[in-house]
Amino acid sequence: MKGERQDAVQGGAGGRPERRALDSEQIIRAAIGLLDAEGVDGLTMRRLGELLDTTAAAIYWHVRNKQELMRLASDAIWAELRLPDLEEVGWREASIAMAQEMHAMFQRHSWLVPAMPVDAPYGPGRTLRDDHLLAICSAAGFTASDAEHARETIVAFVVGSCVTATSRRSLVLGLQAVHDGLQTRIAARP
Amino acid sequence: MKGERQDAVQGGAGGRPERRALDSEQIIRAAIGLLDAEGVDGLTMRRLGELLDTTAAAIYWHVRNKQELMRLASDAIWAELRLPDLEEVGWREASIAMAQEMHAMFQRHSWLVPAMPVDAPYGPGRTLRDDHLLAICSAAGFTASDAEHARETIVAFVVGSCVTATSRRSLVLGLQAVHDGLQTRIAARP
DNA sequence: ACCTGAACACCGTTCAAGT
DNA sequence: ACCTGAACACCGTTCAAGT
Repeated sequence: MKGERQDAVQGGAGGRPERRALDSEQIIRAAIGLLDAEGVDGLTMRRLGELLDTTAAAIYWHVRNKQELMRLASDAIWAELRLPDLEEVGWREASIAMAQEMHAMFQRHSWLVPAMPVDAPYGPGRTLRDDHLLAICSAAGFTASDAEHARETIVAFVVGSCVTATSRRSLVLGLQAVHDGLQTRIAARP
Repeated sequence: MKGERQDAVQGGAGGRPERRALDSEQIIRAAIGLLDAEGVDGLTMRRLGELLDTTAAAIYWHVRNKQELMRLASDAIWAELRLPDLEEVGWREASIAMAQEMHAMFQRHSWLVPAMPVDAPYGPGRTLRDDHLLAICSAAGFTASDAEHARETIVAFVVGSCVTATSRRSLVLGLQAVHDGLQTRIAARP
């Protein structure tokens, strides 16, 4: 565990905000703030240090490097995504809901898509969402491997819609087309 | 016109390659070489200058800035895309062929997707391809606005497939699903 | 018209040294 | 254990000055 520190906030009845020692969660939150406010170029180790009332070098004690920080920040955002309950809605509704929430997430955090790593593995936040969408596709009646393809198709379409900045109407119609297409594949099964 | 220069290659029977004066086409080609070889971080005005046997500052006479250079390089790649002939194949075949060529293009030039501008308008190379794909969708029997949506859906899916690095099989199945979905929309028309 | 050299205002990262 | 200061090796871009 890394959470405890020996000399906590001294006193407690102190005056101003009492800038606590750094911890990685705090760094990640500040990084996200910078990214949301100023885009991917707005995040700079130096500026981040300044924002946290320290030096850029101090950050390196808590985080390996900037790339790692981006990974952590991205995963923290993915963790925001709600997971629709399959007991309550059908697979198609659940899938489209997740897709639309993903789209909204990317809109809110425009730095997320460009930051998607091609090589490195995803973090736990994203992995959990991916797994949930896979479960939704499985519930649709796909074979295991087709469910995988279906999930990839849906995510690809949403991500691409963000990169290409399609209109909201195109998103909705596109999602319909994608799900119609997936459904005909299920229907074609023996 | 910017093409002519008063003092061309002197002589012609000279010894080594006779490093000609810079021109923007040459700069773009060199930039693409750097990008292909080393990714988006491999392109540096300084390295590019070195590669062209000049200084970084020299490039700024021919190109406004790095962003502009990226735009020009991207558009040059888009211009590579073949345009399927609608006289020879059906719309679905043509559309899928274009989509697959786009995908291959993005695979060959992995820096292309991250470089896609959200704000700035596309160059003529890309615009021409977009228009052709729109024509293909129109030939499918969509209304004008639905053809637009269809095109956006197809491009979004292909771009997203590259960002998320889906498997080739997922690409093929996804394209099928997308086109099936689009087709059911056409079929639902009065 | 076209290019060079040097400068400016930045970067990410490391590392000795401090507490 | 955690942070600071200073340094290193870079960036993109500008601009006087050269030819």
